[in-house]
Amino acid sequence: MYTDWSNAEIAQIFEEISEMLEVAGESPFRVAAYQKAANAIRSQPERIVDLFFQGKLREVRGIGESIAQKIGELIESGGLRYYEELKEKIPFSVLKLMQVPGVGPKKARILYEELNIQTVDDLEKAVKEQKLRDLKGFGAKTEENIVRGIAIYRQGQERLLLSDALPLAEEIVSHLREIEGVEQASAAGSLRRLKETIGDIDILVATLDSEKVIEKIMRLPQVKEVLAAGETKISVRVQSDLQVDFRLVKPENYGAALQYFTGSKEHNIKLREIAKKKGWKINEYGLFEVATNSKLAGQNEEEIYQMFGLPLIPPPLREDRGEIEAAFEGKLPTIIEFFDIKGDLHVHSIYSDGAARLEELAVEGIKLGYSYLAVCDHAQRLRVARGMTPEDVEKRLKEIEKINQRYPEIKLLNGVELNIENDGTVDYPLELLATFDLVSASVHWGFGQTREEITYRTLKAIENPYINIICHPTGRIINKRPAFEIDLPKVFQLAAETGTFLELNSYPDRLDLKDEHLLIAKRDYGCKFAIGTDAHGLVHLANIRYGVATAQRGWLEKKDVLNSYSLTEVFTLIKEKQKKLGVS
DNA sequence: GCCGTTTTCGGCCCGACTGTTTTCAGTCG
Repeated sequence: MYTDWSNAEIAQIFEEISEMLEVAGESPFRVAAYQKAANAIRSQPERIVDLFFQGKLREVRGIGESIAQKIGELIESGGLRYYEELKEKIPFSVLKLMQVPGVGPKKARILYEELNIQTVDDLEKAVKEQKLRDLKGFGAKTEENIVRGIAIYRQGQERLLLSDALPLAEEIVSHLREIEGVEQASAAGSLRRLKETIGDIDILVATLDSEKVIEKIMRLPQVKEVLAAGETKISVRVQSDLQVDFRLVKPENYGAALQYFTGSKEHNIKLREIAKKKGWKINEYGLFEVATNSKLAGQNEEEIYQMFGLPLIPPPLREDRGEIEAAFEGKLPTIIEFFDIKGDLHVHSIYSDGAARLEELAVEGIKLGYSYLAVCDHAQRLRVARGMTPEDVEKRLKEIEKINQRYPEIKLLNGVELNIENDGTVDYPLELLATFDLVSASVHWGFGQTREEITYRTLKAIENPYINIICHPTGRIINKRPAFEIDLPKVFQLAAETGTFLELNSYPDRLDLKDEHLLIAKRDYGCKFAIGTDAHGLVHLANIRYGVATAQRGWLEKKDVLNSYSLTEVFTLIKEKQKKLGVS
């Protein structure tokens, strides 16, 4: 009897092992090895369980002899002795302590061993009773820090959506650029890499007069409170309890600092390893030759990458997912941009649960420079969304035709978003499906089904010759609902074989498929994609930028994305499925 | 614990800041 672990579950176990080893004072390299393995497992598209049975575990970078064996034990026996033994020494709750800013592995261990503190509540009580200051390495200041850390821990477990952070950061940066003495300014960190969620906002400023600029930053209109201000760094609180860290650097170091603070950590580590082999070192001040301590680059990012013989790697790719290797081989993708997008392939109107009229959608689409817009209202079985009956479909088509006559600059497509039933069937018969310009289908219920059930439904929909796009294929909602269990490799394979497009849903808390999935689906299966906003109102059409951001992070190029083609080409491309499946 | 066109052993990214310390450990990004 084998245990069917998900990758996330296995990753979690190794993550905890890493943390426990850290608390136990184990070799930092061993700690890092487990951490690395956990990351590798989590971002692996194939199921680790499957890889185990195929004997391919060791092919995953970061999984060696010892960890492969432990994974095997997990699958074969359902448990892991090594993990259980560690848990007896280091209670799980102690790991929670490390999530409090200011408490690391060393302090967590002392707190547990000396005062038997096991929970954040224990910690809070001990601080209040001033018990901490007698411990070795602790003082009054440490206590203060921990009090603040507990508050931060309690308040912010959720990460900020890119859509909340990006517009705000852009506004701040444009203000900064107007300040006298500011030579350059940019968002850095995960925000610049356009990650789907952000921990905090980092902004980098190049100036020769940091003192004056810091004073100006304090008076920016968005700033509600100054949390800390030094010579080169200032932290402020802006609207809705959001922290923004500004770092000020000299213009001659700006490129190096931007590269350094943009990350990702993993990308930078790889670059530093390469630098080290060349006898160089790289830090936030520049790229240096160690022997002579002479500066090789630092003014801008391009020259740093150039020294390595690399083109500038776009920030969304900097995740150590093979981008450095690809860049060396000249195989970096030309990632898709907003201006490549010719239309939106997923919008709702008042014919189902959307707020916008067809005409308003057409006008807004023209403003965005689109040449088409697929109106994919829900089909009848989605009652909560007032899904369309066949009569509604007919009525809507008449209106679409009228509007298309009135606005020749843009074409509204007669689309639909079907519901994939529990048995894999959809709302309408094939004859009706054949009348649409574009047919999408989504799983809207039954999220609790088993992996086999949900996969079966989705595969069955992919086999339907009239379904062009599978929408939000994993069903996740960021910060609210995890992805449902689905066998993505199977979905990717069949989608590629049948010529079915996979949606990249641009709704800011969906972004589904997500970046890692896109990369795998494209690279390993040759899938093609459709970017849609799932707009339920006019303002949502602008969310396309978050879809494009995610596409960039997923290495997608113009040619991979259906709506980067002209309308004529779109029709040709989607018709290929019916040809492949032998339907005329 | 992992990994290898300079290695199967000996490495493993780098620096700032803070606080508790008389020269450094811990935490963070």
